[in-house]
Amino acid sequence: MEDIIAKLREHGIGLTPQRIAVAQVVLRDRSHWSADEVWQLVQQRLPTVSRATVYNNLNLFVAKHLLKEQILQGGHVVFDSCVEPHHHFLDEQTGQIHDVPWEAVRVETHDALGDFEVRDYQVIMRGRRRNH
Amino acid sequence: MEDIIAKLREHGIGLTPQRIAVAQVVLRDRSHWSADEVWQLVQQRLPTVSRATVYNNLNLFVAKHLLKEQILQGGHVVFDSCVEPHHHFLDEQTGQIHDVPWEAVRVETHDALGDFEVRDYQVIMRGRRRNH
DNA sequence: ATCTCAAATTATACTATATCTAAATTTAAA
DNA sequence: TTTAAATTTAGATATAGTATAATTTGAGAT
Ligand SMILES: [Mn+2]
Ligand SMILES: [Mn+2]
Ligand SMILES: [Zn+2]
Ligand SMILES: [Zn+2]
Repeated sequence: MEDIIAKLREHGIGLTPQRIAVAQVVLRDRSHWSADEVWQLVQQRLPTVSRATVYNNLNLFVAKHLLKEQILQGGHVVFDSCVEPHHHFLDEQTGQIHDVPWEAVRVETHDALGDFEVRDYQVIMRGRRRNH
Repeated sequence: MEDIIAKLREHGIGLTPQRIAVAQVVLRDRSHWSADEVWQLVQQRLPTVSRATVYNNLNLFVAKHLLKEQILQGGHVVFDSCVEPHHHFLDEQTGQIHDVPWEAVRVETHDALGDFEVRDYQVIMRGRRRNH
């Protein structure tokens, strides 16, 4: 709670009850929520919050690099609380998104990329999670 | 022209002028068109074709494995005429999508993927294309 | 503590993408 | 040629997100 408010201040972001509630949903743990999921979760604490405010704040957090937008499946945007480079595994059965640590995968480009100056990349894997 | 019709027949797909026109746009060359881009291109030959028909046929071609849906940037779906495994490079300046041959990139999983049974993956790269 | 105004929130309208419906048309097989 | 199934179509509906403009509020200055 206090550290989330501190993080907002550090990034020069003004405080409002709505904004704090959005931050508490989306910055607390590792997560990949959609905008409307965030809205529903925020409504549990602030029943009158508007959808536009949730979008405004999610977009603000992306601009301030506290969140990263990811489009991983079905054209649905999710907001990734981990802004460091990492890969993703999509469970095709459950629809769940799992983070895959950067170090868990090595990508080597076998020449042929001549003209492509890569500034950023990620591996997107699909499959099933065994057990569980 | 003839080989596109042959390909539709091979896959047990009935023929209509609208369907053939969509196929000619989307199955002729390597491409990553959006649905509305396809609609505009088809309208040049068949000015009265409806948007629903374009969507119906693109979705049919995906179901029949003649196309693959890709969501690569901005939440915009595109229809990939290459259904074989390959990677993608997104030019952040121009917005263009480039195919990267499967052999041009090697991906090694450095253990740690224990529970994840990967059935499919791709590398999505972003950056600038040098020259051009 | 009060004043002030830039910033934020809100309801609403609007855009874009995609699917659904049900009637009319067309394809292709009998 | 007849017929049934498949396809197309306009329009309605659904969903995700942005734009607008009036209202409210946070927080620094007095
Ligand atoms: Mn966005
Ligand atoms: Mn689709
Ligand atoms: Zn992630
Ligand atoms: Zn491709």
